[in-house]
Amino acid sequence: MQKTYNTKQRTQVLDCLISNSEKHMTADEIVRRLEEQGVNVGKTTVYRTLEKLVAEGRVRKYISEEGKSACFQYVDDKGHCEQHFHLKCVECGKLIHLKCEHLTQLENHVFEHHRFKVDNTKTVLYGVCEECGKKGDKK
Amino acid sequence: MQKTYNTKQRTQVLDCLISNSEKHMTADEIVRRLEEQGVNVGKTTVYRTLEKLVAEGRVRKYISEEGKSACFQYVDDKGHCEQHFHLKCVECGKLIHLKCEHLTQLENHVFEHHRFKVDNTKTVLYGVCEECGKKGDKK
DNA sequence: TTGCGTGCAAAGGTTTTGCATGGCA
DNA sequence: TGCCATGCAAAACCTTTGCACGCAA
Repeated sequence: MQKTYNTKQRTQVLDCLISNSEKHMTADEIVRRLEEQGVNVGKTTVYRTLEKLVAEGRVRKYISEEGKSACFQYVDDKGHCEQHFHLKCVECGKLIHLKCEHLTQLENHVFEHHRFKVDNTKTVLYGVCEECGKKGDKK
Repeated sequence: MQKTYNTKQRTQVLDCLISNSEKHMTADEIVRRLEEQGVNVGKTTVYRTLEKLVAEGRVRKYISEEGKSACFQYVDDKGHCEQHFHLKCVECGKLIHLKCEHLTQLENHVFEHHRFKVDNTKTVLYGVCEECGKKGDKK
């Protein structure tokens, strides 16, 4: 592993991800959020910092369903998010961590019977959450 | 629905998708594949044709796990691919259509107990297929 | 003939790279 | 002091849009 310096920018980016760990954030959202707090971090730096954090395993990288940009999310407890699936609402963008027996069973089943090892650090189930489902019904 | 002309290009793009319906193809791959066959179709046209085919429901659009580009796949039997999940191997890119009781159960379970309606036209389970798993073990 | 389709060029958005400078250890 | 980090500018990609011309029906 490469040496890493603790710079002001790195700390800012990491803090931002930590305080938004329930969400998926794009690089641009991080830059804007920091700007709101009066901190200016170059976009290049954000990208490079994220790259390193992902390599270190402290942050996870996802693809937004629109495919327009990558999303990042802090992983507080290493291994914690590996035991469950993520559901993401395509309407409101809400991210749900779902730890559930059924999902673990599913993984095992797919591996046992279909010989496919699902990687749920890469997998996101897209769909519609309860609230947005209700809204949708009213339309 | 808008009127649609049957042009040479549209036919070429559709044929290409049909003969590769077991795979996810990017717009660029389609252009290159057609070139190999001595057919030149402008990239703009490919994008516009794909857009229409997706709107017609004959082709489905996915996001590649790298997030770099969109992937397209022909849906032969309308509704056929709505009843199952897709597994995609992150190593070799192989796409597996998995129709399985367990997955339907999963959907129902998530909906019943977690009030989340999974949209499996958007969801792809990423992981490692049997062959690539074996290769990986040898490393 | 009508109006959708085509493809070049250019624009738009995200991410990466080059390079000179800045700053941690 | 040695190296990594930073950030501007520019490049690299993927995708969309504008526009003049082509072609299906």
